[in-house]
Amino acid sequence: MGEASGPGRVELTVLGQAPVERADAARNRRRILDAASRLLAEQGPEAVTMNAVAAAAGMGVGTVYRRFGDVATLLLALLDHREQQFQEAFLDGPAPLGPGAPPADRLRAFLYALTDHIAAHRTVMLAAETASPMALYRSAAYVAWHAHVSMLLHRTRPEADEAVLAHLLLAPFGPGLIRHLSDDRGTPLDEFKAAVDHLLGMCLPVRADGASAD
Amino acid sequence: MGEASGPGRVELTVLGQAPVERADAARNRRRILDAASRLLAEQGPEAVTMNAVAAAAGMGVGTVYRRFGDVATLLLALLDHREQQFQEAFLDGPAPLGPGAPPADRLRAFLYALTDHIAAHRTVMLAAETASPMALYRSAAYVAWHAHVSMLLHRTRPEADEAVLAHLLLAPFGPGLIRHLSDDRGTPLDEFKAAVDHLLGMCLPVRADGASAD
DNA sequence: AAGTTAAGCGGATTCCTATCCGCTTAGCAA
DNA sequence: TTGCTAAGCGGATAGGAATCCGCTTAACTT
Repeated sequence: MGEASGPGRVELTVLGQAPVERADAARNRRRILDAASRLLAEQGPEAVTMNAVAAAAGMGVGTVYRRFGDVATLLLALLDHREQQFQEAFLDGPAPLGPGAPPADRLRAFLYALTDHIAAHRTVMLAAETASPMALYRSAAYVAWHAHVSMLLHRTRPEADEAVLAHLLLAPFGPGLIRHLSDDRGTPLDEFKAAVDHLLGMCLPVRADGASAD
Repeated sequence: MGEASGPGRVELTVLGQAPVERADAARNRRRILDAASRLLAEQGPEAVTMNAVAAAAGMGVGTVYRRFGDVATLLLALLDHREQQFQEAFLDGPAPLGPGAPPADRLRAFLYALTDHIAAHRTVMLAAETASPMALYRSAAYVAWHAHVSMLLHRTRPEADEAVLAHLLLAPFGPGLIRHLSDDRGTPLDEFKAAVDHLLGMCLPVRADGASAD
């Protein structure tokens, strides 16, 4: 919907996002994110309700809902910056997390890093999951994780149904399980990482040839 | 549920549940379950709200909340009968699901059966998960599954941290992922089962000795 | 049978989510 | 500049979650 008729149309559709966003809409998006961020910092995740955000941002609830369909989406949007850093790390960063190491090593490194990443943003992700369990799967973050794991699995185990298998491997990283282990059972995160390590140790090393890395 | 004061006090605390339940409380629990079950059958899972159940059962909302802390707990309670049948099948039923087969075979059989079990009650479990993501982990059902998988893992892989590992193996069976695969991506359930099979195939057969079964 | 008390009861209440729809305005065209 | 129109805006509204607290009652005691 961009590209009008004039010859010098410079504006470019940034990332395949929405079909362009009106100026007031963009301004309000910022205001919403700022207000939400402030609420989160000052009063914790429970205080981030659509009503509270709208009030803090000085606008109607309808506007907040127009930008972010639900609380979970809004909360996950707050993590966007960190998420992009994480993505860069496993897409372009140094090995073994980034390209250059054998796929099996990269997979292990990725799941380790993912554990830390989720642990770091645990509170917000927990709140998001509680507000709307399915939001994570629809987030750009999860899609990227899944694509990455699928790719690595495909190189490690070409015979597998890597798409579904990647979902299975990522399932334990949903905030639900981590919350259960940490809060309800007091399991330290190191044990979780050790178990992930153990699981990979069982699954992966069958063919540890360091074929074409990248 | 009568059994008054006479010498022949037959009543027995069924399963270590609550420290006994007053007669009116028990009666209301039944009424709530019946009303909820009716709503579920006639109007689907979305219609099962605490308000609607209370109205259908002819009582106040507070009473419903007293018996079942939230919608998810109530929904899961509706599955209790089926859940007990499932438990009997893997605790006492015929091998390989029940005792008698090598642990690795039993684990595979269990995860297969669990897939079917969850698929069969998918709608309700999905609704429960949506209402309260953590409810499943606290349910008697999940605790039993976890105990069973832990036990089998311990026999297959004594060196592992079987408790955490069991959580990892069970994570894909949360309704969240299954909903995502089925509804959002149209993946048939057979593919899911095949991937589970594949995952086990990678993890387990290292030592397939049929040692002491049971 | 009557007394005692902890448990149960239930609806009023508060806060939230989510949607709807008439009003406003940015951004384009003439 | 002056319309025009699709997009955006926002508050009113509907309905559910969850809690609270004064009243009621089952069930044990004597």
